Amino acid sequence: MRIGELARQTGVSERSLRYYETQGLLAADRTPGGHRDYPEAAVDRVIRIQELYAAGLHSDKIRQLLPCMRDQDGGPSTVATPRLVADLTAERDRIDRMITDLIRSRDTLDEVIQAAEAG
Amino acid sequence: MRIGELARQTGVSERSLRYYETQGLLAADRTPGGHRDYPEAAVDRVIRIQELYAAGLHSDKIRQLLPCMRDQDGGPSTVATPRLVADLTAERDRIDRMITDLIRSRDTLDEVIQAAEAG
DNA sequence: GTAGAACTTGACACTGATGTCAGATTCAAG
DNA sequence: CTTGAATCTGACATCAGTGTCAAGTTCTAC
Repeated sequence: MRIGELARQTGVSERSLRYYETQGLLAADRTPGGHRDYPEAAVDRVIRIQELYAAGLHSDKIRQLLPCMRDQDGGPSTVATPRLVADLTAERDRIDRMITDLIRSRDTLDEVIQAAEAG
Repeated sequence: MRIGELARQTGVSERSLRYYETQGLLAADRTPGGHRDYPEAAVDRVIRIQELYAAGLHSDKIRQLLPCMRDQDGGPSTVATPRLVADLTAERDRIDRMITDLIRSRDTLDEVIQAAEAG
């Protein structure tokens, strides 16, 4: 699959897909002429990457994390080093706090919305 | 309360507190010499503001939203206009998707962490 | 082979809250 | 007073992913 199709299927811009490649997050074969050629599995991977970015992880953490993730095809995966586990645990806790805050903000919005709809 | 104390109690930097003021989110009295003097209620307000920023709302949305929020002292509050309600509903849905994504990312991290601890 | 769509690399801009520094002023305590 | 801590304003930097544009190349279908 080529970059335009991947962008369409994932909703991620071509610009970002190329950026992911420079960050070592997403590999692609090349056609003889140099155009990127992605496997089907790239769709899932891009979505995962996008989710992790949205969760506030930076490129280097995602790069370390990706090979440790269960592959979409259940293939073998690397096991995280203790150092990485410590990092990921900190990220996990940060995400946890983030979720708590988001729920509180959502509740705040709901309150205002309901007050307006009732009024 | 002065800005240093407010920063300490909320964990928000003095820089940010001054920024909130320029954005019309946080008012303060002034001493004769020009130093900011915050009421006790500012603590809660700053924490709310911080949560809303973390939820991805921008200054202008927060500015519109704040007067519609139930005051910490249960005081009277403005009712949101239909236009604002529409905006806030969109934000609410965005936050909802954000929470969903965050939970998925947290699960991903948990999986990797557990795999490493088991191995 | 040719036209037009799709792709390539590279560079520059932006966003928007926050960090940081400088120089001047105010506050509080001795 | 004086002295040191706290605060003031203003300006500039940063972060990191993404948008966008330019000029050139490749692909695909006729």
